[in-house]
Amino acid sequence: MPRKAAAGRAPLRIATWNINSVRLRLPLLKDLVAALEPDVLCLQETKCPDELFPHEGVAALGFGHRLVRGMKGYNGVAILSKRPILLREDDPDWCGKGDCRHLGVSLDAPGGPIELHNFYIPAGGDIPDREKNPKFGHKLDFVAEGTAWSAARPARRAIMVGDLNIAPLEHDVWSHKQLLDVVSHTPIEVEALTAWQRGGEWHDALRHFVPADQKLYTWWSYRARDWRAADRGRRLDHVWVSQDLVGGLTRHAVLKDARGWTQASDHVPVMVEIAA
DNA sequence: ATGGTCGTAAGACGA
Repeated sequence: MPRKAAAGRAPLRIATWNINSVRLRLPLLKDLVAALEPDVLCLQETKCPDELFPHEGVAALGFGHRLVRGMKGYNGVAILSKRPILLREDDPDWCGKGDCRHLGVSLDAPGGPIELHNFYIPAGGDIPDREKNPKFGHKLDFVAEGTAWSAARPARRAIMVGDLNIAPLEHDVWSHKQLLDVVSHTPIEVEALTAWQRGGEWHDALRHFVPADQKLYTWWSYRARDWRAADRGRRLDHVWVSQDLVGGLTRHAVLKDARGWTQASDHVPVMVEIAA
């Protein structure tokens, strides 16, 4: 994809992908880079302790700057960058669990530092009731913490991305009606995520490009016999930008092809280009 | 049809 400067600033490409094991799917990163050419790539569900992170393979793709926050078996996030990144030391330990679901950095962008946050919000289990299912409670608590965190500090030159595990709009799911009781699209989750977005004055960068009445998915279940034919997707992966960056948005991509790759993740990479 | 399939890591558990 050719790059074109906008608003007098060089375009910056930020991508996000729930990779579902960085060690297993390391070879696929090469295809992602060829397709999207991201300057910064945020990963979720790396499922990799920091001492085992495949730094060499990632560096070979041009990501000279890397910050990882992983653990054994579950969760894990990473930010891979072609530009310098600096860890934000003062960010919260979400729900006090130390479970590697967030990484915040200061990114050296063409027009000055940008605050970049990479999130992996809890999936929330199967039953949408916090009394019967503590995992659902954890998810709601996490989103509530995020809401308070954003509201306390207005976002300037800020981007947040990641697997938020909530599909907020009617056309972010294949059937609004059939998913109203399914974790990821219940009204309580949708309201909670919308409150975070509203209170933090975040702008939904993907819906900036794709009208709300058009279907848009970033995840298709492994359990479908034929994910493409059924097309029962959900938009669980998001890019939000602060209002002062909205005017710089130049393009986006949802790499649906990646769902058909050999040994695919159930999520596909999402990219936003922004003059920043 | 209340299933189905993944990854981790070695039997469940989380998604």
